[in-house]
Amino acid sequence: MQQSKMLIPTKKEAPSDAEALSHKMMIRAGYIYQVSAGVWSYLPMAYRVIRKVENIIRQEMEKAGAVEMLMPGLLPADLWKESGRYEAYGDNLFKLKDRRDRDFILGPTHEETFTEVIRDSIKSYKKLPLVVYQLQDKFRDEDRPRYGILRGKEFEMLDGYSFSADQKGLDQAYDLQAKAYRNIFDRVGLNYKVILADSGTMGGKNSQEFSAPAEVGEDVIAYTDGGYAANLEKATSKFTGVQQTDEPKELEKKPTPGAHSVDEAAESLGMESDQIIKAMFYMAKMSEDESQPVLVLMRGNDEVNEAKLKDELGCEELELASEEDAVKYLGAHPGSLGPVGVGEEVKIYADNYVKVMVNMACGANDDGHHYINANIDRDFRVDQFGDFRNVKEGEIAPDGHPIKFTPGIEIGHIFKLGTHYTHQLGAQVLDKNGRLVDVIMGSYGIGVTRLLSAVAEQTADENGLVWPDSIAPFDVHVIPVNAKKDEQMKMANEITVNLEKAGYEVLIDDRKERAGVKFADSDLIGIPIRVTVGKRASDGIVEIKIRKTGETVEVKTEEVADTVGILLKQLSEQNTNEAD
RNA sequence: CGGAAUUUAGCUCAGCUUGGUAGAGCGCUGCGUUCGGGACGCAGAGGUCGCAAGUUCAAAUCUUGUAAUUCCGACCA
Repeated sequence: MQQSKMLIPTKKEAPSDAEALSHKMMIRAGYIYQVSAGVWSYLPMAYRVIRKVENIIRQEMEKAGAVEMLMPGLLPADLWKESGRYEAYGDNLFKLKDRRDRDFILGPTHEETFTEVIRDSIKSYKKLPLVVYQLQDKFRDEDRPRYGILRGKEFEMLDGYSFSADQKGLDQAYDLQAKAYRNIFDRVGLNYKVILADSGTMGGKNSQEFSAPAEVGEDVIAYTDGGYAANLEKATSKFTGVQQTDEPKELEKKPTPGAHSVDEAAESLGMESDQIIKAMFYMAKMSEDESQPVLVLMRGNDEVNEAKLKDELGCEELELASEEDAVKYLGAHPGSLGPVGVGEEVKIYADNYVKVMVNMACGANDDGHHYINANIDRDFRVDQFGDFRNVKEGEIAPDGHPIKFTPGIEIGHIFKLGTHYTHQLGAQVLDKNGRLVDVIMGSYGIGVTRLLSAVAEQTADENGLVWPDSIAPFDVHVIPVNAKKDEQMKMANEITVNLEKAGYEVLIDDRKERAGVKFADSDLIGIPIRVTVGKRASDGIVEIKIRKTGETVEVKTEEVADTVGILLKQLSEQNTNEAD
């Protein structure tokens, strides 16, 4: 491919508002072009990378026994109203109307759409299990698109769905998908972790998340050298609390004027923050019109983990109560809230670490006052103890190793959905015994365009992008240093033809640019191998440079194809090793 | 949904405080020199200053509204 015929609008400067390395470099390298906030055009180079990724996905899906199909992005709202997600999905759902005023949506995910097909097409367990998938653009009206194509309003996704008549079928499909996902991420050259995850609004209990450690990651991964890895929302550590044995002292109310945070209260009372109880007041939405006030007690220096709390409560939504609600139920503003004297209408949940404490300090439900020497049962009741806190770095994970934190980009997620959607939409089959059973569903997704961001984020350097050979837009970049010299152009063309004959994809920079411009652009666009045809062309010698390492070798022209083959193989093996 | 900032040439930005009719660098076109790490000289093209209304003899500049974009927070595949 001749570079003069490509559209690769490279830039010297990145937009001032670009933050992430991948964002800056993909723009500077002429890969992506912004159309609107969170909406991007994929220029020829980016699209080649996307197609490479898609091919890897298709191969691995086929190995896993999944079959590709394509659903529309434009969906009638009816099904979503039926499943309840037309409302539940919230503002991220793009809603629109057709000319007859019928409600439509732009699909943000396709559980309903696939379930409907299965419901109407499959009536017997004999046709199951079935695993289908698609590569398609999804639409989510993200309030805050970020970091180039990392979080967009329209993005390409691999979404797959398994349908089984029994749990065993689901387990098998899930395991096959998990294996396929590992293969895909290995092959695209990504450093990633498989982590325990919270399933969010998707429903279903069992899920694994695939996350790529990167500075701009929006999630926190808690992991260990022993192999444990979990989303912060799910991470647990060994309980190391020790029952305090001090004699209970008399409950005493102290003024703590102006103290709103735990630290301020600690200072005001002259005690350590870990002897203070932090009381967070939440409203848990249990159903459409029923909200349960919940007071959560934590050790002062711990943070509430809302996902864990939400699981325990089994509520639909959980949010911090408003100041008005705090005053209404507890009689004070946040900062002075506590469990003493709280009525039965407010549920009191407490973290396990609170259970072992005696003589605690806590808000007195009287603005500007705290109690000291509060004790469980004697001074206040706790309805439920549990693990409701975020783990911290250095704590011991379930595998016995100390926990470390890293930000991560979520690149894939697989769920054992169960019968949530099939039950709602009536997708049932006859089982062996002739009984109607709900089909059991699994849901699997990879953000394809986000994958590009994640890889770029992990591999780019200060000179530009550095694509792993498996998904690079081209294998080799051939650069005649001076396109006006016939000798160099002729040799470069010959090398290009030979490499293409040998099965490589080659981009030849046939532009009449100066050497510096060509080299800078070459570094920016990040093709793994560069062949420079320059001064020593007349001796039949060219230079081969590896983009990733900067290493160069000089070889005779007739050895170029062989050398490129060896180098690409080495790079590919390095990637495989690093991905492990 | 709260809070903040930005919007002037294809890109990165100056000009605005103190109103007088548009600037730089890069990029682009032509000519010449140069030719292995974003060269240099000369000559050019290119902007109803986000949009709308207002104040004024006069608005990029002041006022009001509005939109887009970005950041912080909230929310969340």
